[in-house]
Amino acid sequence: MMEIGYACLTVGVQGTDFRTCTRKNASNEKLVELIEHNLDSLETIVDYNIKNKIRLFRITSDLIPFGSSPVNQLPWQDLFMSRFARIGERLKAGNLRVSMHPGQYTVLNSPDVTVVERAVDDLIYHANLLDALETGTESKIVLHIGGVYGDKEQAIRRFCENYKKLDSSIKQRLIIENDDRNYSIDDVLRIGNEMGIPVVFDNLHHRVNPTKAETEEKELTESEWIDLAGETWRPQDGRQKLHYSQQEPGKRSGSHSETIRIDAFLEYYSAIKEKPVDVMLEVKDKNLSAVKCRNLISEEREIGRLELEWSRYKYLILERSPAAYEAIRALLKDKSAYPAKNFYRILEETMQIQPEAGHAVNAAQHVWGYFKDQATEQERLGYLKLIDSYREGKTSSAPVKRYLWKMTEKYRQPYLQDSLYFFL
DNA sequence: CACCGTCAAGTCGCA
DNA sequence: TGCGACTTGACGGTG
Repeated sequence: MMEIGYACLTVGVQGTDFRTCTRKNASNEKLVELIEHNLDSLETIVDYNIKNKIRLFRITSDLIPFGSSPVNQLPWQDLFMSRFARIGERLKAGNLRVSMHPGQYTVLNSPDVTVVERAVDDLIYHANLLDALETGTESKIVLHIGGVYGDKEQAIRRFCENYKKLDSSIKQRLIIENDDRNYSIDDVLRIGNEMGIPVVFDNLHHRVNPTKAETEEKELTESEWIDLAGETWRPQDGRQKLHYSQQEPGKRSGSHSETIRIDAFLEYYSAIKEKPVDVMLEVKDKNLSAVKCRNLISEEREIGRLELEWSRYKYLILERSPAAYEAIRALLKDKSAYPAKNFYRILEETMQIQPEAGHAVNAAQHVWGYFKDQATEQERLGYLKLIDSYREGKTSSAPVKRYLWKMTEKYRQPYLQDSLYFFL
């Protein structure tokens, strides 16, 4: 079964934020506090992923602030050994595959040796983190090749030489990806094949930075490039990984979209569904698109999965379109069906609408209904004041939603606590 | 509590 | 040689 994953952060999941600090505030005490907090968040994300059947996930490089910098001298692996072990066990129990992806500033092929040293330190940090979680060699570290420096062949040679010097704990996890600027998929495949490094095909990078015409007799299809990348993967690497993203309309070429559009995704999926691959989504709404795509291709076809989604999106839909709200209610009536495509199509279309004030007030009233019997008189007046101010066009709906979120937390309404109404 | 400049990283194009 | 743009989310100070 192909797994769909997302990168680093979640949207609309409480207790999953990652914190850091500036260099000058990075005392040992501060760092310990931040790491503890971030490990709590990671654990919450892992639990969320298990609950939502998301079995592919990228761990943020910011988990340990200044993890590869002399600023952080803490023996964090030892200090938090039991925390790492616990999360690692949960990853195993949930059959989760995790990966990491050092940023664009980790450059292994720089002509500046100090830059390379820092890149190696950063790779060591990433490998140490995955070791602490006791993940296997199918748990990958994704890296770009780096800069060109006016001489691509020389730059590639430098990458290969520096790769050879890496510790095997890094080598057995390192994989390489085509980027949107310098190294196209044919470049990366050449390096991968020569050095025995698995290659990740990124569809959007490929679109922005396709192979040069003179290097290929005829341009290959995405599916063919994916097959060529697949040949670089060995059994110990686990399933071949792909990066998938969509262009955000109107933004700089290569910008990741806000959400994954269903139709383009399903078209992509039809080309890869028979291949033994895992797909990492790179998209702003993170887990939301991962759950959506998983549900779209799920063979389990449990309507309960859609009902759970509906519980999170419903007030967002209600404030945009009562008609769409009713349409989805009707769609989910038949408990023997699994109308995932229609469900998400209506969601997708409706979410593009700007809420009208009347509908937004209606949705807010629905939410307020959860509290109206328990709320104090003062809270009732506070709510009324905000909703009137919104109705008269004096403010946006943001203060209303903030207020309702505060109430949700105070009165612990679990149904609302998971609602995306407050976060999208 | 909203707002916005700053941070942190390395490369590259342009004065 | 040096500077700004590029990127990203959160910090951290101001109003």
